[in-house]
Amino acid sequence: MSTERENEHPASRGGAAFLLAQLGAHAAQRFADRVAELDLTPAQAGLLRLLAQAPGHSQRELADMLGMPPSRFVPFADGLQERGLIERRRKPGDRRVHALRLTDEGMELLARLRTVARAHEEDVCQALSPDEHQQLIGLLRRIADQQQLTPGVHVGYRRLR
Amino acid sequence: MSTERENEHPASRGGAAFLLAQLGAHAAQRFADRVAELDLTPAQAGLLRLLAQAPGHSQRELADMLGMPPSRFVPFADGLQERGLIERRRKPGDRRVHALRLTDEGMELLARLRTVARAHEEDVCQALSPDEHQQLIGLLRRIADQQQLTPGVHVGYRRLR
DNA sequence: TGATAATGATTACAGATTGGAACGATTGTC
DNA sequence: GACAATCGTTCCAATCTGTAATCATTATCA
Repeated sequence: MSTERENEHPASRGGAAFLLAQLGAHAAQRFADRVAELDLTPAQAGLLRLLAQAPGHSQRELADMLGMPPSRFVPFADGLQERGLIERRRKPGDRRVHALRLTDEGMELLARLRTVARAHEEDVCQALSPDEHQQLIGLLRRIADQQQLTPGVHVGYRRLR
Repeated sequence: MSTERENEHPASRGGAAFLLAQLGAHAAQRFADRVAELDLTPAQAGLLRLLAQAPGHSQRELADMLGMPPSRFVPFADGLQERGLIERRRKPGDRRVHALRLTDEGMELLARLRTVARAHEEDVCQALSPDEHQQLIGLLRRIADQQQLTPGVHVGYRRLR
């Protein structure tokens, strides 16, 4: 047949998966721009959030959660430690592990980070009414649940292969 | 106040922006896995799609659309050319530019690519009913329009800084 | 017309980023 | 008490990055 349906939607832009990838990358980039004003990368911000909600993890576990190899995690954490945002403590029970914790300064920065995140959320969803905003969150969570994604982790810090 | 609302949504996972970034990265990764079976990277797949819907572009323009510097575009296109998927033709009017086109073989692969993309779409939105699926696309398009995103391009081929 | 600037494709290259392997220190196993 | 496993760390080679220089072609314009 000559009239093959090449454009299912005329002047379309792909389905939900492509839109998701595109908007996700764009949102991530905007977030990166915002946290850059706090001298943070998204991964650094992710670690701070992680330490706040689950302190005392080993570096290996944290590296896993952020999706980076332990070898790279070391200089990564070094930077935050030198800035006085986190601290390494030998875990009393197991002196191999360095349990990481937020310092007071780190918690202050985290507070500012939360403000930035709220502004970011508003920015991204500016085009939607409050109802639609909640609707979108509902749909996205359904997908996230079904794909078994860990909450708030692996937010694209890993590279695409 | 001691009862500061640290968790606005109990056991929450962030707002729409975070979900978007997370799901987008996840969807992009799954797509990367799928197209890898065709020996393609997402960027290569993107170029094929681009050439199909707008042939005859210069390399510089294409590099721009994909978000990569022209210098990197050259070896990038070389690979596809060596595999016989695209061909370079001197543009008659302006012999500086290499107008890129899909070969027949490239168009065949693109057909398979479309099948993969459809399966990917279904996979990502598996958790949603057809109605909800359309609902999601509508919401995402609203956001994409408001953020003035070019359709189908820049799907995260760029790196985060 | 002819000189000069601008553009496209390509190459060259130096710097950053990547993950795996190896290494000491410590702990679990038996 | 010997041996394997784990954690943090260092080392390193391979890859990937973008900028600048280069060559060919075209536009500008006096």
